[in-house]
Amino acid sequence: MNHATIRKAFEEFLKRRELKLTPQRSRVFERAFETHEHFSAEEFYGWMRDEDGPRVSRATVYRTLSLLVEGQFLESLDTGRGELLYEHVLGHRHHDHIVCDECGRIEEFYDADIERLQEAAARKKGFTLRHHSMRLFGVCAACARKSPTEEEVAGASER
Amino acid sequence: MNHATIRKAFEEFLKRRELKLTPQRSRVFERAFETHEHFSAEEFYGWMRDEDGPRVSRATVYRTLSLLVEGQFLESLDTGRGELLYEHVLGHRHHDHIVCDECGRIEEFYDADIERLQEAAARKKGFTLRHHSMRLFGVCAACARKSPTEEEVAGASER
DNA sequence: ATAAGTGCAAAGAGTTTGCATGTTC
DNA sequence: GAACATGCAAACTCTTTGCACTTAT
Repeated sequence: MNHATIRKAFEEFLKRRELKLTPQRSRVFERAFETHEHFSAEEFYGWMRDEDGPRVSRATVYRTLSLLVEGQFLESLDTGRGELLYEHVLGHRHHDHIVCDECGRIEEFYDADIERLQEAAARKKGFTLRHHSMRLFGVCAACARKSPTEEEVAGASER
Repeated sequence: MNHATIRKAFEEFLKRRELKLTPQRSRVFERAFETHEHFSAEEFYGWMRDEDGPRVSRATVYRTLSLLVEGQFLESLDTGRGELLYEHVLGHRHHDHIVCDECGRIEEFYDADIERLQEAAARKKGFTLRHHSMRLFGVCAACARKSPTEEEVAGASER
């Protein structure tokens, strides 16, 4: 999906909701789509502060990022480190994440079988599945090399 | 697993970590195990405030709940509603959650095949899997009946 | 005795919001 | 020119922390 198409989708989204195309929204949109990694709102605000372009306040960063999530241009991801991360979605197919408990490194993966089973599990519970969040946590190869994965603090309570 | 056994496990956990068995910890522990639903720290603090027993401050609630998670007596669950939920673990086998987007209702499920595939996916990425968080989101049967699942706000951006 | 635990209130992080002002449509 | 956006700072929510005091071992 090329830039012009994405851009148009964004403008149509705004129009549909009777929202205005402001320099701030435009800049946030563009910057978000330039970025192919995960980023936090604060991090993003840092970019707005430090790079050239129309001034964008912290409030507007938060507001616009949420807006882009609503419009399904971005997805947000909670890695449990206290802040939401964002990543853009257009042109990326759905995937899940695996997070390193030690260094926070994030890898993406996709497993069609899991997706299918999730759908089935939801149905079994009477739910209409809309979306899901699956995060695996563990130790990445690099960290495993560093610290010999200290044995869990002596078995606590055997379930 | 009966109460005495669980209780002993808790006391041994404290001993192992050279922590003291205080009236506060005891009360928090007991109350947490009486509760078979999910609860938030604030909610739990409310119980401590309103029910009889040794006074337990908010700070101690947070500290003790974390402690119980470390000891694997509780698990914490982030449903993305801004607060952590807790549930006790002893006597419950691992499960995942499906959350209703409309009413917040939480159902539990377990799928051995998914578990196996998660393990495999992690390995493929070079990770040693430690734990995971899988939450499905959708609309529960009851809510589906109420609101005829309003069509998604007109396709935004077809991925 | 002594190392730990507790309560309190203040601090933190991340995020949201009220309001006066500025801008798109 | 009306409705919507923005910036700012204050407010908020959930959670953590420093410190003086208390308590289990």
